[in-house]
Amino acid sequence: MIVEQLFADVILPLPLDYHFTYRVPSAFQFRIKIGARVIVQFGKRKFFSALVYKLHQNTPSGEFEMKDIDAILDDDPIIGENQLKIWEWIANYYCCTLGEVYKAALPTGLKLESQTKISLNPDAIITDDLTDKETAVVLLLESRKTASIQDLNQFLGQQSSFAILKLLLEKNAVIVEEQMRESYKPKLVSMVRLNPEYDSEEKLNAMLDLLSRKAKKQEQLLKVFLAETLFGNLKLTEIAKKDLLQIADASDAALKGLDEKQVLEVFQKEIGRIARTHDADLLIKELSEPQQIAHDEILAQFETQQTVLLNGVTSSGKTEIYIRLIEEQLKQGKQVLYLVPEIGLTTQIITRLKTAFGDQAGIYHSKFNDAERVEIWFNVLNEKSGKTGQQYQVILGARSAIFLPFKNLGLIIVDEEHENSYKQFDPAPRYNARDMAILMGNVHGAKVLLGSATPSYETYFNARSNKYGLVNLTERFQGIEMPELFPANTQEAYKRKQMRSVFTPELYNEIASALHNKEQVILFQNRRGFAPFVQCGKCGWIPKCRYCDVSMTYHKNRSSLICHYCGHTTSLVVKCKECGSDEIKTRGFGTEKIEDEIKLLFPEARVARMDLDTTRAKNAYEQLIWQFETGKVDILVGTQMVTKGLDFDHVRVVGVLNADNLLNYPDFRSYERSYQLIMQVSGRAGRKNNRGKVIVQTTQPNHPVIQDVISNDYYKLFSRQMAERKMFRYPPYYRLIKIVVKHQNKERLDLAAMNLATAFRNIFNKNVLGPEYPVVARIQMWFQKEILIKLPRDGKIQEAKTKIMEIINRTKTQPNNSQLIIYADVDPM
DNA sequence: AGCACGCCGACT
DNA sequence: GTCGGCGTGCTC
Repeated sequence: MIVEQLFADVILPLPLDYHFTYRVPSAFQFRIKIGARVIVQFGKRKFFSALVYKLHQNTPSGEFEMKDIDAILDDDPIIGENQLKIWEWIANYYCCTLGEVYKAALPTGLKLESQTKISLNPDAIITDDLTDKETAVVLLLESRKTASIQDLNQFLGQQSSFAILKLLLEKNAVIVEEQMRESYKPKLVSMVRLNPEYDSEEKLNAMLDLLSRKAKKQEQLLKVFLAETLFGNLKLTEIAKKDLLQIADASDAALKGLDEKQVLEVFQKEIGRIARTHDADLLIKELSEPQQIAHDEILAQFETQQTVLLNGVTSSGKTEIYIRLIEEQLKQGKQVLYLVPEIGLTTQIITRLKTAFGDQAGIYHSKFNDAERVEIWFNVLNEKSGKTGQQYQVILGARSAIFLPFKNLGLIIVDEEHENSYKQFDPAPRYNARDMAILMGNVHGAKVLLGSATPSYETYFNARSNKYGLVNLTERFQGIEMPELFPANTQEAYKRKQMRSVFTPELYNEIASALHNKEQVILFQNRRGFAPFVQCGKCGWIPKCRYCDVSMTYHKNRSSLICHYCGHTTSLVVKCKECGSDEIKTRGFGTEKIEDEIKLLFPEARVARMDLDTTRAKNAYEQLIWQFETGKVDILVGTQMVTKGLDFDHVRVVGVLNADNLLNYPDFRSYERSYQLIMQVSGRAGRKNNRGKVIVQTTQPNHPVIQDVISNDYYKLFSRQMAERKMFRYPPYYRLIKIVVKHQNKERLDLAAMNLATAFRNIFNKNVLGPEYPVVARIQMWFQKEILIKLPRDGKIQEAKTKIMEIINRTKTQPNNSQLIIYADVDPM
């Protein structure tokens, strides 16, 4: 059959705004598919794995020499139509290119690039059916271990070696770095099950009887096996060999004996990489009455609303409701996406989900290694033909999980929807996964459930104006009371000289009494390190970072000054660089100092600190939580981390060391955030039959936010803030677009930012703020300015964005601006 | 984003 | 005489 020349428009993993058209060689005409990856040459020497975006027969206009598609990587699309639609939407809405979305969406294992390292497959059985060229490549690799595609081109003296590479890959002779990740090895585990012959108790008893005379060890092992499986609580049919031998304290030989007698069978089973606990749908708990009511209400609202907000106080057991809803979706054969903030992806929730749904639940997280992420990608993609046979119907993931190639999504849960880690700051696409979840709901026809104890004002506004449904859950689980909150006036205490280091008498006494009663304490301070800065007591000089416009934070355990923006470290200054005085004093305090002071004031208490510095190591975070949970630690000092979704049973006192830090942050959302943060740490306090106490230290105990926190009046603060936001044209009444401009040269930055702002003002007049320096004006030698544009919600947003991007692109191409970085952050947080 | 090409200053 | 700095333009 003669077919006209076919062209493919592809998406390249680059921040380029245009698409590029390649010729489809006739051999590929029937194999190429939209949504599949192909290898293309781009420029003189670069190769990329691009994504087929469009197939057509229109010869592109313009003077350029078209190139051919080099190879097809996927015979079936790796993303579907729905995904492509979402990608387009994201690129449009967040003012970035499809290439940038492509880059963010795929796990790295699926982004083969020309830098790819090729090496010999160590397990290869090199057959002699290799061509001369192929043999040459094998010999080359034998001599130098790895080579790049360019190396192969050079070595073979040809333009592109993809054809050869592909053949060698098919013959399993070589491996490619990414390829290695792509073709993950399924994980196998030895399992033990009973030979079906022994299907009755009589036969089993006869065998046990026989063994008791001839092989005591084997008898013992078989008994343990039966107790752990068929006769156990969970009525399992099989058990991991490792577990069985450990529980029975038996040897491999005993098992081998039973295997040979054909009583037990040892077999290999493929399992997912994420360990599961038990096989038991039974572990889905009964809902309490308030939970059941909320659950039913959610379902009722889903009848008319696509999105519903579940506003449930901390410890009200929102997770139980989610699990019930997931279960119902699975019964209908639908997929569920369960989004949690970056930091909320703890063992607690993973275990919970694995227990309830076993192999049907998969975890997708940017910290997971690539094999796992690629595995999950294909698992979700090939709903019916999964290699392992087990299907992830529920995906628990952080924000990047929205890019998974779902086909049959029934429900998306966004837990802690107010969390700002749903928003990606850098690089583009600067998307908000919560908002994308709602978009996905539209595209897939799925329901979206947003959950929070302190909803973001945007969401709450939408719920109150009936754009979303709203379900309230005001009772804490098991009747635990909400904690009592008290402000403690630090200024007063200072005046009266009652402060004990950083503690007001109120907080000090509560800590002492909690320790006395063997109860736990959480102390929250939003600053890591020992002191946010040090200062000369004589002349007031403060050491600053060489590369950023911030003071250096003093870290006592490392006896150094560290910049929290670029990591630049210097040793602690002992002499003032201005006046030579040695009166260097620490100012303010961070988590490290609190930890120190606790050790001094309560030497008998066991303290642990949880912040970025103590949780960097793998599993350190989990370790700390575990230690606190199991009572090995009395006082936990930490930053934001201690406020997030952890449920501890024995915390009676929570101290917020300095609420002023939060309240005085220069941002229109600072009150909203302060309320959320304080409420969230507070939620950690309280246990059965013992009401928790929260002490909030502040210089402004009468501050309206503090008062609202104390009276637990979310709505009061919300409505006051709404009035302000309306008046000053902030979200949710207006949309924000933040234009960030960076340059290493201050003068050039000032000039460019000024010109940009003028151009914006010509269009948007008074709705343009800035340019202004952000809190930190220079980071890693790059000076920064920001321009804020407020856009009315009048449906002309797309138009406005187009104009904004035009101005940005024009500015970028102006002379002397090549070193200028400009980007738009839509809906900044 | 990279990378090649091109145009002006201090060097073997 | 050239090496290399950045500033500019291009990639199907």
